[in-house]
Order: sequence, then structure tokens, then C-alpha cells
Amino acid sequence: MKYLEGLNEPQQRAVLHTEGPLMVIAGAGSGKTRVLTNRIAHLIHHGVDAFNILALTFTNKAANEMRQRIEKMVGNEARNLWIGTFHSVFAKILRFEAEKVGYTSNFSIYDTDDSKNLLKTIIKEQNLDDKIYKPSIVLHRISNAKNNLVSWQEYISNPQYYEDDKAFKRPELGKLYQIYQERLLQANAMDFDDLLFNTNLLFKQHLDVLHKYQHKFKYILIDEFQDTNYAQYLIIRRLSAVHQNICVVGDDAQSIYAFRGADIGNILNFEKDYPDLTVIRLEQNYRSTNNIVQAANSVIAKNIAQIPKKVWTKNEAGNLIRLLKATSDNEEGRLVANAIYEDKVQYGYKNSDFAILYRTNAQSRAFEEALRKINIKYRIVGGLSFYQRKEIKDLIAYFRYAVNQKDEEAFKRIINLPKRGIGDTTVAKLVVAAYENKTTIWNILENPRQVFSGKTATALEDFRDLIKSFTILIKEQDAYTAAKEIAKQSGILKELYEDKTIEGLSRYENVQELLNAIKEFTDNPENTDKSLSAFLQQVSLLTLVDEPANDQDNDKVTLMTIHAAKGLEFKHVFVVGLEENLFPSPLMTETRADLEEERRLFYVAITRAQKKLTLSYALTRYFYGKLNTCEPSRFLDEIDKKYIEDANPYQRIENYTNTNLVNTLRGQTQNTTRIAKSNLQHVPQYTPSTDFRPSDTKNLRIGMQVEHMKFGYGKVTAIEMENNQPHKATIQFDTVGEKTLLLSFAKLRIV
DNA sequence: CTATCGCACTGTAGT
DNA sequence: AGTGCGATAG
Repeated sequence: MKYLEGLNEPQQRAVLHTEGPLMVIAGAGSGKTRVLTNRIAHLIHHGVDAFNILALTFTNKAANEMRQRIEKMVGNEARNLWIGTFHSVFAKILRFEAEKVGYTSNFSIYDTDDSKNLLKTIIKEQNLDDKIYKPSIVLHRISNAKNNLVSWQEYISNPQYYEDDKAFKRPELGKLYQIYQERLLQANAMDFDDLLFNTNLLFKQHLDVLHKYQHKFKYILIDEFQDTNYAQYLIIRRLSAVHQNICVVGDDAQSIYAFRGADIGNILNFEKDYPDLTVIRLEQNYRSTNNIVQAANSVIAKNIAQIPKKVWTKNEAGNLIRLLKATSDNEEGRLVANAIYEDKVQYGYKNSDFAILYRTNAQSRAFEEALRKINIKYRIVGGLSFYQRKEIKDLIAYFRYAVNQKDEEAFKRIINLPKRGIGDTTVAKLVVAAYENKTTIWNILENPRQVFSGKTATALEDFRDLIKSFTILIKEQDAYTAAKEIAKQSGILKELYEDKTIEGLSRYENVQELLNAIKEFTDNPENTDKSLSAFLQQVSLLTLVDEPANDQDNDKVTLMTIHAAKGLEFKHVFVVGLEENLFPSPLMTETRADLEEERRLFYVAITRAQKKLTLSYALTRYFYGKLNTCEPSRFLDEIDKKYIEDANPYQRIENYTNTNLVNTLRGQTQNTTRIAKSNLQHVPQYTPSTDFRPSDTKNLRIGMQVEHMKFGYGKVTAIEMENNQPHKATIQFDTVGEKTLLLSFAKLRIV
């Protein structure tokens, strides 16, 4: 039995139990991935056709990793497996069957920004107050409905929803839901939730289609089952109804996505839906030291909603958990960076052995600065993801619109970008004309002279012809050739190239990076369809961990949110920002269930560590440029003290006033050179010395900020040198008048 | 129609 | 701190 080697008894049972429903409760670090991959390899080895296996994961990265591991074990056959995220697998199926749910196969996928923008437009049109009907709240409510498979028709006809919304002063929500869905359909677009909703619709209304896929997927595996929502659960229940060979793997203790509709009940109630279910528990942890395992257990011990189990390990006790106490976020950064440095020297750890985990993306700044200062390489996972950058979205909007001319959000993005003399007024007229003639904007563009005249009409015609040529380009050329041409001919590349500011430079590089990614896609022999629309189909579902890896140097410290860290492990993990109102998040302390989820998040963070764990907090922190005082997190009190190095770790500081802290902080941070967060990865170090010469001063306009104070824009009138280096600059600001500032303190932006 | 400026708002996680 | 929006001037 080749796929059982090195597995413990319950792991072996999980691999061998191939027929009938199976639930594996896999504690943190219990070798879950190994079980999953060995199981699939075992199936294939015993004659199951890879075409008949469906494996659903939560990130594309997890899917790729699984595919690679299986490929190593069983060879090329692994290529025929269906492995992917829920969204990507069912988007693929929906493209095949699009007509059956009222779409065409070139439908666009709206991301959250597109959805919010669309809702914003609708809310405005309906003359509703956008302070009460905030797009994010409306979208959240609609998303909840869809995840529970409530259509807009049901939503409107159910008085309960109306009463609920009325109680929250938002009686028009049902109407908004209806209009939103109608607009999406009109735009031939689906949002993320529609991918699951429409898959359910498809399977419910077209039994022949359901039967086809039921027959195809004889073996179904779900990873991270604790994070599935109702819509996802129903899909897999339908798909597995015939063969019943469904294997779900999860850990209720690591359920951290209830906020977006994941239902811990799925795992707790699975037995009811599958009476002859086999349950296997993997409780032995192979990853972490005993201290880490026990500390993690103590964190969630008080939670009520959980399956009773005991994660244990044979590993050594290991170090106690360290606690770092800082007075400011910057100091916290320095302490963590120093600890990393010491570990590297003392134990020979590599950069890639470390991870810094935080609750919110905005916390990364202080750690980036501290690491850069002592020349430790790092990478940030997530944050403003590559595909969310404006310049990337702009270019992709061109692709989208050339593929699907009904895509209104893409249209709005590109119609006047770069500037071509088609402003808001013209767009508004277009929308009205389309509405009055009961047709699409694209149809009006076909013959704009019926509505417009002169310059505007010519501009619209030019735009139309441009898009038409792009559509042909996409049909006839491979993705890379088409994308490169579109970037050039649209004028996006030129506009960015001419922008010589730091930001402009990095934007230009980003676009090049996107083109490189498309080239990789085109050159990859595994991709049979090399068209740009094929690339587009996968790009809209890419997750933060799938960004183009353009550098070979992988020895870097990893900075990311705890959510993004699920499934990963590192020798030394830093869980930072352990402050009340940050972690736990104030949005998750209202109900017991919320707080329990937040505790599980802490549990996930702790259990990423193999050898060492360090926790840290700061007593002051900047939010939106304002200094706030913080208290240590209640979570620090909840860990069993005997696993912490300093059992009486902190004193709550009460005598500090805000002013004192500001002054302390000023004293500590005055020498830092700050760089815009968004530029960090692309502009490693800004050096005034190379960019400034006294002779430049006459016409140099710069933006400037010192510490957290923004002085705005102004004209440089004099630069004072010291040791042949620019030292001080005198600037006539538009807003605050003339100031002389030390250049080493400042972040500068040339405009 | 576009560019610029000041103001208001933002406040979790990610497909 | 960063961004997006609306008002205003050009």
C-alpha cells in the first residue's frame, strides 16, 4: 500500500475510505493536506479516472499545490483532475451552460468594486440617501440573501425581509436587490455570489445538466469545509446525491469566515444529511512544539460552538511564548525586526522562516519600515492586491469591454481614459438615450450621430472603432499579442509612460508586469485556449496569493493577515497588534458567536508556528493619521499563563495622557523617512540626494509631508546643501506658506 | 469639457 | 493617510 507510508492510523483510514460519505475533522497541523493528496493518488492508482474526481479548495494556490503534489505521485494523469476554488470551478461550468440561466458564455465577473459602483449608481437614480443606503451595506445584505439562495423575487414577496429592512430604516432594499440583479443581467455580468447562486439555479431548473455533472463527478472532495456557506454546501450536496462519494475535510476550530456567510452548522449538521457518514478525527499535531499546541488549545477552550476534540503532540515542549511590549507601532516594528535579526544570527534561520501576522492589512507599515531599515527582505501578501490597482483594473476593463460590450462598469472606466473629450455629461446622455430607446449603450455608439454632433460624435465614433478593432484583435491573436496592442493603442501605456512621478513610474511597471503575466499565460503549454478572453476568465477569480511572482528571490519574511495565513506554517511566527479594539476587532465583539470566531482566528494565528511564537502589542498607534492610545488585548489574558515567558506580561498604563504619548512618539520617530504605503514594493528607497540639485529649484513643484503632517504642494525656492548632499529645502506651500524642512525627515512627491 | 482644490469619509477579513 | 467627490475656475 504505497500511499499509506508514514501515515498514522486515522490518516490511513481516511485515505482508504473511498466509498460513501466521509468527514475528516483535521486539527491544526495534523497532516490534512497529505491525507487529501494521498487519497486522490490512491483513487487514481486504483483505476478511478481523474476526469471523475472533483476537488474544491479555497484558494487557487491551494489547488495548484495539491495538483503539483498529486502530479508528483501519479504523473500526467493529474492534469485531468478538476481541482479549483468553488468560484472558479462553477464559473467554468456556468460558461458552458450560460444560456440556460439567461447569460451568454462571455459574461463578465464583477468584483466588489464594480458591484459597489453599480449599487451607487442605482441608489442615486432612486433618489435614496446614500448615507442610509451605503453601497457596502446594501451589497452585504444582497450577498447574504444570495448565499442563502433567496432570489430577489422571494425577497420582495417575503414580508419578513421587508419588516426587517424597515426596522433598520432601509425599506427599499428589496427594490434595490431587484434593480441590481436586472442590471447585472443587462450587463451580462455576474458578481461573486451569482456564480454560486446561478449554479444552484442551473442544477435546480435543468435536471439534465445536473445529471451530467453528477455522473461526471463520481468522487468529490472539499477542503476547508468549515468555511463553506449554504449556497456552496447545496451545490455539493446536489452533485454528490447519486454516488454519495463525498469527502469533506475541515476543522471547526479554524472556521473564520462566518462573517461572509460560512456556516459552522454545515460541519456540525453534516451527519444529519448523510446518516451513514463516517467521521474520522485527526488529532495528533506534527507541526508545533507542545507549548504552542497547548497555548492554542487554551485559547479556544472556552468556546461553546465546537466539536469536542483534543489536539495533542509528541513534539518537544520547546520555547515559551515571548511577549513584546511596545509604546508605539513603530517601536513594535523595531522590536519585531530586531528579534528576526537575532534569530538569524543566533540560530541561522532564513528570512523565509519568519512570518508576521496581523489582523488588518493597514498594520503592515511599521513592520515594513523597520525591516527595510535593517535590510531584511520581506514580501507582503494581500493588501491592495495587484489586480486591484487602478492601472491594472483600467487595462483589464479594456479587455472586458472588448469581450463583452454590455459590461457597463468596464465601459464607465474606460470611456474617457485616457482623456478623449467624453466627459460625464456625454456619458449621462448616452445612458439616457440607451434607456429611452430600450437598447444598450453600445447600440447607441453604433450610430452616435443620431444623438450627438460635432466633436463629441467624432470622439464617440473613434472610441467605438477602437473597441471594434480590439474585439477583432482578441479573436485573431493570442492573449499576449492582443493585450500588448490594446495597452498601446488605447493610449494607457503612453499616458503612464509620460507620467514621470514616482507613482507614475510604478504604475507603468505594474502594467508591464501584467503584460508579463499574460505572456506567461500564453507561453504555458498547459493552456490550450490562448485567447485573451480565456485569460480574462481566470483573472477575475484570482486571489491575493496568486499574484504574478516576478522575482526569483524567495528568501523573504512574509507579512500578511491571519486570514491569508490559513494552511501555512513557519518556524517563527509573530502575531502582532494584540490590542483591544484591533484584535479582537470591535466589529466582532458584539455577540458571543462573533467573539468565538475571533478567538478561532487567534487560534489559527498561533498554530501557524512550528518552533517559536512571539506576540506583541503597542500602546499607541496611528489610525488615519491620528494618534490613538490602545490597551493590550483581552486575548493576552485568555492564554494560559504557564505557556508565556513573562507570566505578568504587562501593566495597563493609566497615567499617560495623549499629549505625553505624542511627545514620546515624536522623540522616537523623528528620524524616519516615510514613504507612501502603496509604493513600498516598487520604490525601495527614495533618496532625495539623487533627485535634487539646487539648480532645479526654480521650477520644481513638490508635494511634501513630514511625519504624519501633510503640507500639501508647493514650489521649491531654495535647497541647502551639506556634505554635497541636499539637506534642507525651503518650500513655498500653496496652503501653509513658506517652510524650511530637513529633507531627511520628509516624504517628497514631485509634481 | 477638464483641471484643480478643499472637504468629507474611511474603520476586518477575501471569492 | 489616502481617496473620491463636488464645486469652481479656466
